[in-house]
Amino acid sequence: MPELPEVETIRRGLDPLLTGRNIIDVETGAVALRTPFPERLREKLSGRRIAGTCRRAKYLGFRLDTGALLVLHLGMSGRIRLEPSAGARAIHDHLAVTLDDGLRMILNDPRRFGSVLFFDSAAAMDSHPSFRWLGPEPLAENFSGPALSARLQGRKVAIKQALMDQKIVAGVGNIYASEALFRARIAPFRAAASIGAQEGERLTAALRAVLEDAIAAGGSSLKDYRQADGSPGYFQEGFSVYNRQGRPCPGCICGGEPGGGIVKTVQGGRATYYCPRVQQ
DNA sequence: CGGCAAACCTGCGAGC
DNA sequence: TGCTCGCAGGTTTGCC
Repeated sequence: MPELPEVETIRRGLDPLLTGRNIIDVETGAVALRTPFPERLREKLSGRRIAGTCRRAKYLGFRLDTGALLVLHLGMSGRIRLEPSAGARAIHDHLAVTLDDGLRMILNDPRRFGSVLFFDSAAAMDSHPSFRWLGPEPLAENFSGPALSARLQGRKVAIKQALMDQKIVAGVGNIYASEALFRARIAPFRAAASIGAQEGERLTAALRAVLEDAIAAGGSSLKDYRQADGSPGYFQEGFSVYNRQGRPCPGCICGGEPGGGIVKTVQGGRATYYCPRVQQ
């Protein structure tokens, strides 16, 4: 799934096309996603105007003129596409929102790990269990070294898993956790609480930088991800470590040594990539 | 509470 | 060509 940069890229692509449009119809698929569809979603959305788009962690939000919100999560394999409203239904299409200019926004998700949520207000969303405990947005002003360190305090879990914990910091997934740790030169299996103030600053800056670079590249397209207009993202060409096991580390010459290069390991059941020489 | 594994699903690439 | 196996960008739950 899309991590923060992919969701943000999609949001930026959709925003100018959706903001100000009126919703004239909504269809939901027959099978449920990870969560059931909100009840009477068609009635709740039809006739409403989209006032704007927003993002929180990996959630994509559409603000309505009433103050209510339609919120989508793309799970691992979710995609959004826009097409003329006469377009044919495709397998794994789960939600279709038809707009007053003849465009239709479709959520397609083969693995169905995504979800469709509806909230009557921003406050209702913020208090929902999926949002209530979310950590700070890594691109927000108030995300700082000390703020991160405070959240890592006392945590024995590996720093890589801590970065993927949405309660510690929001929106970071498996790819960008590895990439940020590489940029910060911090070994992924270090205990979260062992990250000192100086390293916390470095990690904060690295996280911000890698997310911003990825957004600038339009996200990373490995398998499923596409931008709102269907085009792929290019940041996978900017990966330093992810999916690059055995290849030379861009930060040192260890790739030239026997057994050198980027190492792949597993933490908490998820693949982790790092350079044992650069990351301490 | 912490840590870990498994569950939810389909698709795809690797290997045979 | 066709099969099986393992793995995939996430989140939640349940067990120890």
